[in-house]
Amino acid sequence: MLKKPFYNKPTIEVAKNLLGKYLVHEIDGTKYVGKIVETEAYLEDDPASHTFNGKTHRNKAMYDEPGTAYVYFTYGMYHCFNVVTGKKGKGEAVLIRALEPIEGIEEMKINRNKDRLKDLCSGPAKLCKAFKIDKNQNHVSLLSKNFFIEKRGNIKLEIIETTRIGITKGKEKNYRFYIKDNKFISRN
DNA sequence: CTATTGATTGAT
DNA sequence: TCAATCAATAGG
Repeated sequence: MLKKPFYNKPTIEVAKNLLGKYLVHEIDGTKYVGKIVETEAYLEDDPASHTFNGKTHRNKAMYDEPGTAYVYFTYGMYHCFNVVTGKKGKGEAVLIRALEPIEGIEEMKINRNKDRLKDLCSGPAKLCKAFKIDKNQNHVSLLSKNFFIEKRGNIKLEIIETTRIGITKGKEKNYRFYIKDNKFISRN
């Protein structure tokens, strides 16, 4: 399991380091595992970040200890999952945008009501539904026994850096990262 | 209190 | 390209 020091680093660095790691979530008797293939960084002085205008009821988890989950509800129907980075009080996080399904695939298909592997976790709201991540996981530590991120093996990755998706402000920054040629990313 | 918006998705 | 759908936020 990745420990606190992994998350207590500059947000962009953590966003890149998270690629190729494995998210594990055990809930309702099922173990879900997915390889992180796409992330985005959200900084404190970044117009696209929820914390750009300071602390609010919604974004306060982003100011928690590094390695905490920040989950928010958006567009009236979707959840997105972030990993809090930097020192406590910093207000930065990494959005997990896509996963490659590894374990719990049959349950993911049920949760998503989809059959094709690449439709299960290829988007921030999709992976939340597949992994049963919702507001119950907001403020929950990723150092928990049933909810954590781990390293498996030591594979060198080719990382693509590009602009973030879906934002209206801060579009010029290359804060989106994904594994080159991976077919489980949300889009090119 | 009210109006607008949004780190999305899935269907057309 | 566009509707679905509503909580959080910004503005008064």
